[in-house]
Amino acid sequence: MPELPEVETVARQLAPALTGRRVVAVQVFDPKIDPASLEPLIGRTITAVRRIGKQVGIGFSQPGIPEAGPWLCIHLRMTGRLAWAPDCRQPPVAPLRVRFRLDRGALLFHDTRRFGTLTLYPTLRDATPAGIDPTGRAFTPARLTAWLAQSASPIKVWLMRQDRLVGLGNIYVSEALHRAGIHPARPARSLSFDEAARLHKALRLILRSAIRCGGTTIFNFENAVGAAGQFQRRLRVYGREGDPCARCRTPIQRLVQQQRSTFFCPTCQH
DNA sequence: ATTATATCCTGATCGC
DNA sequence: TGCGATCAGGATATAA
Repeated sequence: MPELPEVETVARQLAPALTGRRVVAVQVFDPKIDPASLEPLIGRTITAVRRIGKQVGIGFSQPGIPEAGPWLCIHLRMTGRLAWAPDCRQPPVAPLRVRFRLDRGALLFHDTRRFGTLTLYPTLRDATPAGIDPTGRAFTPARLTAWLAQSASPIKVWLMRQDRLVGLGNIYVSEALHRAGIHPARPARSLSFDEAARLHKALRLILRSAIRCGGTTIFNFENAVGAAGQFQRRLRVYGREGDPCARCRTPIQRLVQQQRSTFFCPTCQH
């Protein structure tokens, strides 16, 4: 499922149910995951749940130093789902990989394709990626322009990498480029300052709007309470090959960049 | 140093 | 209806 708005949605939904809960046991149902790696969490209390880049971060208590405990980062990749369940005694079924039994209910990690990852970091600082969050204050038009000037990559490919801006994926990159009127194959360094500023604005607008909608559901994204997102109704190009552009009626085209589909309007985007 | 390809997995969908 | 090929919102290791 998950790009930034979907992960933000899940983290916000889980926070009230998980904060203050104590981990009673961790059950691992997938041989790809080493149960010993999660053992340090047993007995600890959850102090915070928040999105960190494209991951759901869960902060834990440290006896004596409540704010300095370890953080568990869960990357959902393509098919991961997190949900709180009131009953922790249900028999585990198919895509369930890990169940964290809590003093009230349980946190379930389902993941059909098993691409998702669980990583335990000693502190929040260790769990924080080097790149910056596109919804945060550090992301400015000047910052974006300076970065783009250094790269000959197609702008679409550049936006997808996670070492500068953290959290963008295939859907929102296509949508933001369309809104900004920029062709996805343009070399990053060919964008003018005005174009970079337009792209900056489009990215923030799209992300904010998608978070308000609870994310996008295309295949099987479900948020933490099992509901679908609503942003798919607002997609203007993603998955709409052949449909008329909402602005100029030209049929939307699809191209492949790095084995990923990119959707764009050949008239509106230059 | 960038930039392509292969790979991790499973399930839904497409075309014949 | 059945069956193999293809594709899927991610990211990394390896190759070129």
